[in-house]
Amino acid sequence: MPRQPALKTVPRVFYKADAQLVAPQLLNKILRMDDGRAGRIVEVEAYRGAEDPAAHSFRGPTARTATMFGPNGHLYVYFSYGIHWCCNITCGLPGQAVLIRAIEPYAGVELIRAARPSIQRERDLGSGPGRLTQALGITGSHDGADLVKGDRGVRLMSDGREPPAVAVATARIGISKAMDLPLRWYVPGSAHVSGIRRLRSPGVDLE
DNA sequence: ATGAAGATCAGA
DNA sequence: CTGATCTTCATC
Repeated sequence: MPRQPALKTVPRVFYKADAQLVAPQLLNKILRMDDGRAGRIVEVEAYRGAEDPAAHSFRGPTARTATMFGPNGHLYVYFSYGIHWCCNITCGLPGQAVLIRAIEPYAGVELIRAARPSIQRERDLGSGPGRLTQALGITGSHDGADLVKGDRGVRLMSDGREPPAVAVATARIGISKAMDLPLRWYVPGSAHVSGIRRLRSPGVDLE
């Protein structure tokens, strides 16, 4: 008996739909590095390009956002607050992408811990966009990586677990524009979701 | 050329 | 709550 089910690479067609449809479908998928590190995606946010004032791509392509306007199924990685890398998956129309906000460590946990040596609690390893890139070793060198071909050592895979049956959309975190758009989704009950402090009001949460 | 803001995090 | 740290882009 395999300890973990076989992983299948998610095909290109998966990324074709609008970002706000792909985003909740990304929940429970697995982001896997060739070195064995992998995380289950438990929180995402959609950014909708020209439709979305909070998106980096809102005012059209720039040097930084070029990847967002390229083919679907690629990683868009940007440098945030002069400190952190954040990673998105391109999908839908040009300019659209889904920010990966949190992962639950799935494999290669030793390597993940080595990448975040000061972290004690398991749930802090990948519960935030800056944290998960650190955990998996994703940096600017991965900007433009093809998640289907795995050309730069990263793939999006599935172990067969479906996204949550009920997709509850909530407001996105950390933005100052278009705050009313419900474009954030997470796996209900997951302890590995980010921004717990900010979730205390509505909806179904931990407990 | 310049500066303000930024899809964040850890530590006090 | 605040400091860290630096790139990006709009404006001057």
